[in-house]
Amino acid sequence: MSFSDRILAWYQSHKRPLPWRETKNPYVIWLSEIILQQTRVEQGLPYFLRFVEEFPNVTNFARASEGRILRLWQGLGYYSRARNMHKASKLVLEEFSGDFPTQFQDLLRLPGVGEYTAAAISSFAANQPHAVLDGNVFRVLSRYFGIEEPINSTAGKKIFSQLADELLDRQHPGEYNQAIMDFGALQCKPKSPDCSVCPLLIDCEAYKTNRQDELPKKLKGKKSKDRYFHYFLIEQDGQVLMSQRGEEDVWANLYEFPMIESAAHMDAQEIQDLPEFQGLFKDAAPVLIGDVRKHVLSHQNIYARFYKLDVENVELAKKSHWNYFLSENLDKLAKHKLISSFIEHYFFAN
DNA sequence: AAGGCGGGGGA
DNA sequence: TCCCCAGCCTT
Repeated sequence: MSFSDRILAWYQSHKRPLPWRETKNPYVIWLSEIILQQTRVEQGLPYFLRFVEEFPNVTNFARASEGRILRLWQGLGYYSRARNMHKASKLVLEEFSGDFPTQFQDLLRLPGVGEYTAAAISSFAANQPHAVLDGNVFRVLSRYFGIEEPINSTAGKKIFSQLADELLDRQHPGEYNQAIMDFGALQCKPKSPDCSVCPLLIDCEAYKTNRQDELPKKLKGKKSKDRYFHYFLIEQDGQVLMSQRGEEDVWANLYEFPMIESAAHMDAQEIQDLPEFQGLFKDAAPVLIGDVRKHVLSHQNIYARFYKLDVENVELAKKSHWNYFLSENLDKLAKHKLISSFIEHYFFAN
């Protein structure tokens, strides 16, 4: 029995029932694949259901505002995925007459669609022979063949890509791609896989040499940086002053309170003494609300403090990305987790 | 080739 | 704590 036959056989009895497996609609598959990038199935599933409900086809999606799409995406992270999807949907309308592509090379033209996603959509929607290579596949191949080359090195990517392509079942590319990813997610798990019930055990190089916990190898990234955010809650006539973040940096285009960032911890008095603060709020005095909140991202630790600020008529002209919103309308804005959880806590705590 | 980009869950 | 998750884009 070949490698692919065993994977497929395992899949027949362990396949997860997932909604995006019920369709060949490339648009729906695209939605699921973008949502699932670097995201667990359990975390992405409710978002997928909401997006399909809200935007049944690519035309609906393209006609929505970016703000509405980001709001639906709120809490899922990696927000460039949502912004790229909006661009991609417009490109599908303009370049493909609204007919969502299923060919690998066409798919690669869409912003946010790389090698993995193009292989997934083309094989699932049109049975095109392109092997997927995601975290699951890297792990399965690394262990089964005992490959020590780091999966995130240039050489590693080449080796695994070629191997994945050789192993692809060209009679059933879509089914095989689904199968090997489910196998990685459920059987050949990252931590403590139960090898005793694995159908590939007798030929698995990692099992033979007891290296399941060492493979796959991966080059380590840099350490996280610390950042200190100071947010100012400014309310006036039932309205709240909000600021939209720029295109650069984390949380691009999302809403938050006006803020100042510092390189190290500062207390309320030190904040007030900053020329930047006085330029914005003159002699107003920030009053701390609650404790510091540590918000951990994969590449940075953000220490956030919230202050209440009594200022009248902040000169909005100074900051074009500042605007007042009625507090009952804050819910309509796309906000990052730090802000949405603060608002939930502060405005709606009972 | 390396770094940036979220948030959550498991060990 | 650290690692990983149906990765992609920019420099």
